[in-house]
Amino acid sequence: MATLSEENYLKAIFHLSRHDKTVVSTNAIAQKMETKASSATDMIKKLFEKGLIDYEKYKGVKLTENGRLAAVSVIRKHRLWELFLVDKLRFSWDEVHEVAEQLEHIKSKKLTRELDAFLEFPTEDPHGDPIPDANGNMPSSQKLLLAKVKQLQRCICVGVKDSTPKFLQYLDKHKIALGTEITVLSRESYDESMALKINNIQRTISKEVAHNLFVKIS
Amino acid sequence: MATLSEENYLKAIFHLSRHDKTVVSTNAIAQKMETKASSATDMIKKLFEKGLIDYEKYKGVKLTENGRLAAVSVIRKHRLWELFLVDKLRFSWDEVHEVAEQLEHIKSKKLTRELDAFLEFPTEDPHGDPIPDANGNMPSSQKLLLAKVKQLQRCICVGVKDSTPKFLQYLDKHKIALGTEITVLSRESYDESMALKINNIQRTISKEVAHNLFVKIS
DNA sequence: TTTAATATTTAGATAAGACTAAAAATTTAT
DNA sequence: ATAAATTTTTAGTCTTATCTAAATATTAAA
Repeated sequence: MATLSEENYLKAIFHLSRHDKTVVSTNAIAQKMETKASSATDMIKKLFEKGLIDYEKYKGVKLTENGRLAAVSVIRKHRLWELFLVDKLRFSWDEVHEVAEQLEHIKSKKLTRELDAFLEFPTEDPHGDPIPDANGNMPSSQKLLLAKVKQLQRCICVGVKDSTPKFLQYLDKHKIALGTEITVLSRESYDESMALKINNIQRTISKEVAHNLFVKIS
Repeated sequence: MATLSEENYLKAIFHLSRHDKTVVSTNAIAQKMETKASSATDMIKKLFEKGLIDYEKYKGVKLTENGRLAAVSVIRKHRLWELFLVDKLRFSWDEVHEVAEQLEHIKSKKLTRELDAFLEFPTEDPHGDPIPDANGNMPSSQKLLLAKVKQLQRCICVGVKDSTPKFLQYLDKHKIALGTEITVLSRESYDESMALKINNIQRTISKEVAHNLFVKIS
């Protein structure tokens, strides 16, 4: 069984390797974990000893199949709990992360299985991210940047890339929230701005905004 | 904020002092925590430094008001989660303890508050133990040993004192489970055995059984 | 009330996970 | 291709929570 700290490192490596496709550096891990490179090296050795990562000195790190399964299991729990908090306990999308960071480490196969059933076997969390199944299979994400949405397509806001207060306040002011329905009317090739219909009101947004808002096609 | 280990010690002290009425010895704490007396002493010093217990060398330990609040808060969460697991996630009463031991340490005021609301502000957990309120007030327990129940009184099985497999198997064989309704027909003063009506069938149980089964008057 | 038994504390060690500072390897730039 | 910059690793320290063994205090017994 992996410790809490080991699970957090595995999760970090999984995300950094973009679902286990690339090799990850010690520094990148340290940065993501908000710790020092020497601490990362220590943990890398430990995960290697446990057969959870492939590792050669100075050459970076890659999850083994066991490591990937452990990471995905934590991510599965994280996303199930986020959905539980939003759907059942009246949390809003921006309040769930911190609590889910704790809940994701609870060890009980039955709990995860029953929570999944209670939520009626969901495939996406409140941010539009896919929820891996019990076998560790990750459905491909249905979320994309608003900037990529085609003309006349309808979509639903599911998250932000930039989560700074400034951007969140901008969204608030312009009545864009999680779940808001957006229709792309047109795009301006000169400055990459976009004309949208939001709540039946027409509005123009800049390239910056379009590149920091995640949506799901509806 | 108390660490996980500190919370477990506070909980142990609370239970050992029978809701904070008596002084607790180092050895008793060590035994409850399944650790050595020297480890208990170490933790006692730490809790004392943090103002969570009163302590004089060789004289035993007592929770301060802050310590009591911290302990009760953990117990509140434990019991809310146990109820959640049984009522919402199809756990049975004997499966919940281990998971609740983990969930009780999740730190989020909002989570506890919303869980309480989701469960419609319950006052008892699945074992018939009272759930403290958000201010740390503990409703008095409504559960008692079957041996104490008066003649012709109806009650409901809410837990066991002896949780060894042997006893649980005995209960199973005689169709006594959590929630089973029991009516006390009579008691034999000679051997303290009791005549009961269980599921409309008359049955006699020994003193040993009567002293290991918790019920709630209904 | 002095001794024996028990309970408690102290001292020193260990493992996990973090840190700093310094050494070694790798990569980049001249 | 060598020097400089960067990255990674090593060595040694710290804290938390545990342990064993030894010392000290308290309680019980003769």
